[in-house]
Amino acid sequence: MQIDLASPLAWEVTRSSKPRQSQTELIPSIAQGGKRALHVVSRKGAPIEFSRNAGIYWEGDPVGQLYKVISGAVRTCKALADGRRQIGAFYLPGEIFGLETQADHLLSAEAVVDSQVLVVKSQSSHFEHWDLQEASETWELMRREFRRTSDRVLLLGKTARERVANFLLEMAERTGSSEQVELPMSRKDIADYLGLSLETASRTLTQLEREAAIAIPGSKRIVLRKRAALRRLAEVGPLN
Amino acid sequence: MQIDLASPLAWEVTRSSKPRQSQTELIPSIAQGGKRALHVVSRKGAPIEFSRNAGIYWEGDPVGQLYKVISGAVRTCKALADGRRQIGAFYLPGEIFGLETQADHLLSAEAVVDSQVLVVKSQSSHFEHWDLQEASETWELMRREFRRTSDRVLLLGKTARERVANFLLEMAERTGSSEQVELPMSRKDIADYLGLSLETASRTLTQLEREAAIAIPGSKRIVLRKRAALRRLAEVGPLN
DNA sequence: CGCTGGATTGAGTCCGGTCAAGCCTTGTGG
DNA sequence: CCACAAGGCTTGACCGGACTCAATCCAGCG
Repeated sequence: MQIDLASPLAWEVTRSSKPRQSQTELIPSIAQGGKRALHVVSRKGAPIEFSRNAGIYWEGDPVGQLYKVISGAVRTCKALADGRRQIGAFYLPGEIFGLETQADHLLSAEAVVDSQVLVVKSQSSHFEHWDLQEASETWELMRREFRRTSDRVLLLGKTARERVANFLLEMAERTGSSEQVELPMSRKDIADYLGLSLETASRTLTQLEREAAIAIPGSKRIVLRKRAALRRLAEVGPLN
Repeated sequence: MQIDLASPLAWEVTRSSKPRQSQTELIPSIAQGGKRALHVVSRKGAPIEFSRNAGIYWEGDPVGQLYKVISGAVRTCKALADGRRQIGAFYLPGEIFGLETQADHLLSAEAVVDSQVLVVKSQSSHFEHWDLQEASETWELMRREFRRTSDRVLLLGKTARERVANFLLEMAERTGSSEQVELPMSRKDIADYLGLSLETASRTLTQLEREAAIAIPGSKRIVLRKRAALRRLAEVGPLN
């Protein structure tokens, strides 16, 4: 299978000229809504640069390629009618995103910070076209996505403290950092991911800091002081 | 690929002798915890009968077969350490369950009401063993599961009213019933599925009835009076 | 040094959870 | 066939955690 260069998938490399919206204003997905040009430069092997908050693809676009984060971070999200935003997932360097279960993207993908993204391969919705290698990889990817989504369902049943603890541990694990976690995303991103309000997310973090479970040297830098305590908090887990 | 009859998967056909627990007592997954005998009768083609609340497989069991609901209804669920229960999904006649992404079941499966279940096929975790037909079907199945789980994440970001409206519409759609929905599951099941308390689930239904959006001729029978209103409620949905 | 956007903090409100009481349905046994 | 008991459902009162509104605070940058 080869990459379909005639694919209708397109994006705009929104360089600089940040939309500069306030914290409470419209979110990127809405603000940049229709404006996407046709700068398709998806040659395999050449990472593409996206500046902070730039869209990579948009919900409703036909599903095209799979992407790998080289540097930075990517979020997938969906704008809701009432102005709120739901974040599907964060993707860190080395992780692959863009896999979906139907013809059109259900979620948009946006750069959380300035990021480099690589087009990995195109995805065909038709199974018969796959070779074993490809199928196996895609299957693995699907499993991982499914797993994470399932965990998320559990997470959303918990309290704010538990969600935040969970989030911190997950990020720590995924970045491989033993002690200190570097969070690329804003409080609002975190809140939308965890299904909390911005204020609650922030409050909860400071609360955890007061309890000495974590330290916050800089607003995007978290030190996990009492990993065990956090883990206990996070794991409302299974009975036995 | 053939069915592995030596598989360690087992279940108990809990006929009659209902555990009869009160609404607030322990839930089946916990109550019937360890007691599962080895009555493996998984001959393909012969539906197996499970009485209300009987377990079909248990979380922690090695993943074995895929099952198809012939009659009745099945729920997958997970007991949490704090005594609460998380319901993963409901499966109605014609639907297939049992697919998971790892070696051991993350969720238990239980009959919601007296049900007939058919063993469809065994699942191998190793991709290479699949033939095209099998792979294609399993892929479709996985897509569907993933899709539903994703929708669920969205749902859990909404209010009680929205969740309930969503649930009713989903059930109506899945049963194909145009007007009247027959809900096989109890209020507690619904509540655990939607991440609400039993009381809130019940209250919300009566509230919707007062507003004439639905009617409740019997506690398990719901008539959708104002589908459009429900849909508007449910679909906090995407912007545009 | 002031500006801007993000983060924190506070006060007040409300939705949904908890506790508790009663109702209704179902099934069982006299 | 009726009476009673048990479980499930509904409803009420109250409470608390999370949301909202709003005022600072802080860091980065021109």
